[in-house]
Amino acid sequence: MAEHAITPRAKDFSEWYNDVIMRAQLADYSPVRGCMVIRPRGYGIWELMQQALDGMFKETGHQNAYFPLFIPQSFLAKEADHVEGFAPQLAVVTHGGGKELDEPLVVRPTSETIIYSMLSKWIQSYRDLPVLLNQWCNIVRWEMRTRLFLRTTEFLWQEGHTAHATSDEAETEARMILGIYRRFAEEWMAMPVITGVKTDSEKFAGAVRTYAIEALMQDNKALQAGTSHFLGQNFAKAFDTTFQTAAGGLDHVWSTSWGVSTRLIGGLILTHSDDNGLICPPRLAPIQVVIVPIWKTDTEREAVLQTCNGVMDSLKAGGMRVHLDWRDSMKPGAKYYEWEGNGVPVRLEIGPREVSQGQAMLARRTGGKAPVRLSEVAPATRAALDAIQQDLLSQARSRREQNSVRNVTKDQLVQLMDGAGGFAYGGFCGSGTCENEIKDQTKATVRLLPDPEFRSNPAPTKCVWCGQPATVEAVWARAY
RNA sequence: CGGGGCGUAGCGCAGUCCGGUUAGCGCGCCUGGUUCGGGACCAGGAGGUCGGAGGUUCAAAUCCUCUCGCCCCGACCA
Repeated sequence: MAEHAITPRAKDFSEWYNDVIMRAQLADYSPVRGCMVIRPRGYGIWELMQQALDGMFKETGHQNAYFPLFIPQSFLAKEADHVEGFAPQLAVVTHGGGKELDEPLVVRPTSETIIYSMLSKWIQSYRDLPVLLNQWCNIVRWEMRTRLFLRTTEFLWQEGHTAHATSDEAETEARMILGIYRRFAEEWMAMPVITGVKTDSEKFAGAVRTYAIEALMQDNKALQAGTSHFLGQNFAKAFDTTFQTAAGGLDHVWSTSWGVSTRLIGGLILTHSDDNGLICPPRLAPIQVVIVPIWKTDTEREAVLQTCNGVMDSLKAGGMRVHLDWRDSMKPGAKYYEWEGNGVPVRLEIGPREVSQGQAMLARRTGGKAPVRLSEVAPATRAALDAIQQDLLSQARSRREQNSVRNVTKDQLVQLMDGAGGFAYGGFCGSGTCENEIKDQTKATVRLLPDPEFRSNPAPTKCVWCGQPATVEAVWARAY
C-alpha cells in the first residue's frame, strides 16, 4: 500500500485536503475531468450517512422512489427561473443509438421537472396528498472548477420531493426537513451548523424560499451542507400539477424539495481532520475500532490471537464495527500510522503484556492512550467512542464560536474576510446593492439570514454596509 | 477562459537550462533470511511507449512547433 504524504494545513490548506483524501483512500480522480471515483473507504462513510438519513426520512413518512436520469430538454424550460439557473450547468445528450435524437435529453441536474410531470398524472384529489417522496441518485452539474467531494461534475445525493394541499403544510415540511438535516449534521457528523433562510440571490432556481444549514470549516470558510426549499406552486403551475379540493375547487399543489449530497463527506473531512490524516466521527466510521495484535513468538501469537478474537467478538456483540489487523508483514507501529491516516477513531493494542495483565491498550484518534480491563472492553470502548463523538462536536462548536463575530462594522467585515475569515453577523438592509457590493469587495456572501436561535441579542439596528436601518440580521462568510 | 505549477516505474521525485553509453534515486511491490511494544534490516529481483504527435540532429527525457491532461489561485457555481 503506497502511502500518501500529507501537506500540513498551515502550509497549504487545499493540498492538505486533497492529501487527507488520498491518504485515507476515500476517493481518486477519474479519467473524466471534474468527476471522481469514490473508493470503498469513502463510500462506506456515504453508506452510513444514507442509512441514518434514510431512517429519518422513513420515520417522517417519506418513501423512496426512482426517476430517470434523462429528462427531456423541454421540461427544464417550463419553469423560467429554473431553466435560467441551470442552463449553464447542463450536460445534454444529443445522440442515442447512433442517431441524432428528435429532442435532446438533459442529464438531470435535479429532478423537479420530471417528478412534477409524473405527479400531474398521479394526483387527482386532496385525498392523494400529501405525496412524500425521496430518491437516492446521482446528478450532473457541469462545473468550471471542481474539488473532490465538495464540487464535482457528477455527485451522489438524495432529493426529497413533496406535494401538499396547502402552503402552510409545505412550509412546515421544508422546515421539518431542515431540522432533520441539522440533527444529522450535529448528532452524526459532529458538525455544528447554523440554520436560516437564503437571500433571493442565493436561493434555489425555482424556489420561493430556500432554507439551509451552514457549517464553518477549519479554514474559516463556510460550507452549505444542505438545503430545503419551499417551492410554493411554481413547479405545480409549470407542470399543471393540480388537485380537487375538499370544497370541489381545483388548486395547484404546494411543494418542497430538499437535498444533501456527498459534499457532506467533504464537510466531515474539513471539520475534523488533522495533519495526520482523516478523523472520522465514530457514528460514521466504517471501522470504529481496529485491533492491532502484537507478538513475537508462536506461543505469544496463539495467546494474543485468542484474546483478540475474544475482544472482537464482544465488541461486535456490543454493536461496534471492528477490524482485526492480523497482517504479519507490518510492524505494529506502521499499522498505527496507517489506521490513524484512515481516521479510525479507536485502536486497541493487544500484546503479551496486555494478555498477561488482562487488559488492552486503548488509543484514541483524537489523542490519549490508556489501558482498559478486558472484562470491560466492550463498554469501555463504547464509552470512548461516545466520548470522541461528543468531543468532536464540542470542539467544532467552540472553534466556530471563536471564529464568529457579532455585530460587525463595515471595517471589521472587510478586515475579517481579508484575514482570518469566519462567520460575521451583522445588520442588513436587505438590498441587492449592498449584498453585491459586499460580495465584490470582500468575496463574502450572505450565508444565511439566521433563525431566531442563532440571532444576536440585542439585534443589530443598522445595515453593516450602508448604515440604513436593518431589516434583518445576516451572516456573512467566504464560502466553498 | 486568465494567472501560476506540473506530466519520467504503483507513489513521490532527480535528470531538462548546457543533447552524448544499457534513464536514475527514495518509498512501495516480489523472493529468502533475520526482526517485531510507534513507520525494521540485509541480500537478491520484477517493474519505463520519459503525457501524445510532428520536427531539428549522427544522436532527443533534454532543443523547436503543435497538442492532450492534471493540480492550485481567480472568474463561475443549489
